Amino acid sequence: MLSELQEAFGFLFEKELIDEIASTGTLKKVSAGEKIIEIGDYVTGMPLLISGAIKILREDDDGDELLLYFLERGDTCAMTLNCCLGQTRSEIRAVAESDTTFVMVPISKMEEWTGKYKSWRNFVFESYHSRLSEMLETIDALAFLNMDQRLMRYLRDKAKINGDENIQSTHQQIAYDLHTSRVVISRLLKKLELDGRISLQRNQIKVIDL
Amino acid sequence: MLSELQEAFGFLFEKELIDEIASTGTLKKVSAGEKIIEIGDYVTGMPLLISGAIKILREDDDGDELLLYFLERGDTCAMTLNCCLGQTRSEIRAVAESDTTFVMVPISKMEEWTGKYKSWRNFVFESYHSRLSEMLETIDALAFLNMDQRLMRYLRDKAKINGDENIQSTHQQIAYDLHTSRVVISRLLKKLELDGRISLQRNQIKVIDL
DNA sequence: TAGGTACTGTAACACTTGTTACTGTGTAAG
DNA sequence: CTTACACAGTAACAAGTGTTACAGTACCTA
Repeated sequence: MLSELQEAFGFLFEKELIDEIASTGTLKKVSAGEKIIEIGDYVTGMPLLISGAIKILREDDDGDELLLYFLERGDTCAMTLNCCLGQTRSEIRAVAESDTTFVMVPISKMEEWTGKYKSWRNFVFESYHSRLSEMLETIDALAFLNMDQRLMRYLRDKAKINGDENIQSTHQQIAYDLHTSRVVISRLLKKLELDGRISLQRNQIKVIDL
Repeated sequence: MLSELQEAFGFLFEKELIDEIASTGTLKKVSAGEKIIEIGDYVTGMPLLISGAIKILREDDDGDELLLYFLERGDTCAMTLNCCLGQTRSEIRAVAESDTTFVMVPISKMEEWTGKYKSWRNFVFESYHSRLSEMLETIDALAFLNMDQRLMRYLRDKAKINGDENIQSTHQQIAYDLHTSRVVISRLLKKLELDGRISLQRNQIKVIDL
């Protein structure tokens, strides 16, 4: 675990802190599509992402979903952070976007490290900063963009996060993430294909020019 | 200034920190409607709200606006916080919702206090927590609510923040905040009036039952 | 008091998105 | 091979929201 932590967080944290993380945290591996945390769960720890990607989803009372943002290597979940400090339950769902490895740090260490390590404080602030920015972007998209533009943004992000221009996904799954219906996504995707911006196969979308 | 700080933040900060804030910060008073910070401005300090209320707005490239949330006494602006730490420009606009008093703290003190005062750290974290929650609510509203429900939520919030069931506002101003058109707001307000939930006068909306 | 301006009400229409329904096709299991 | 099922394409329509246009009314100022 130490070497993986060193690789992903070495440039952020001093040796001493890395050692503390390694000795108190537990390494977890999850497969693509696996649920990591559910809305309403008590938050027991804070995940530090070593490899892979996680998508963070919001859900309303009717069970309707919306993708908030993706987390990548070196990220942590500010919403979780939030819950740790507030001792509240999770407001979001986290699902592995790809096969993912992360270190789970017990919340009891949070407060201690915040006082002890400046690098940890900066990391926590930086995480809040990133997450607020992502939320702002999500709000911009919802408020100012039409569905076709939101779809393009989504496809770009998805291709980038997975490092693959071929997106493995069904229209229905995209519809869930963007909180719309399958028919709408099929319609818009077909239009994008006619415009030569993507190409469509069953269960797969190839990004050409977005 | 000391007494006002004591009143608004005394239950949060130790005496020593209050004194530091009083000696390094500057007291500002702005009238309702006055702009406090503009998108793209460099952030020179962090505002601690003593009285009144501030509304935080987002704007896209076309100049279209969207209300993000309100700040009240005892709050600070996490977006500003964000900018201070990141040394970036403001991503939002802040406008006085009512006559407002606040203390502006120079950003240079931020880092110092974060290491020195646990109460300050907690305040900063708590601020991030609150703002993330507000952003989540904003996202929920955008993604899951229709315009009529968003309007009701807006009227409720506005009445609460101003402590007055009579809202002084034109339909056009509401339309800006919700990023829609005046006609749409007029239409929905009229419907709410017919349902007996509000009553309408020129430049004023009285909340009856929302 | 007259004229101008800001605000509100309303109709008619356009556009985007959501819904329903049905068809066809690729894929896996029996 | 064939049956079943998940996935995708498409049309027709419904609903919500945005746009344009115009009329009426309150309010301010000359």
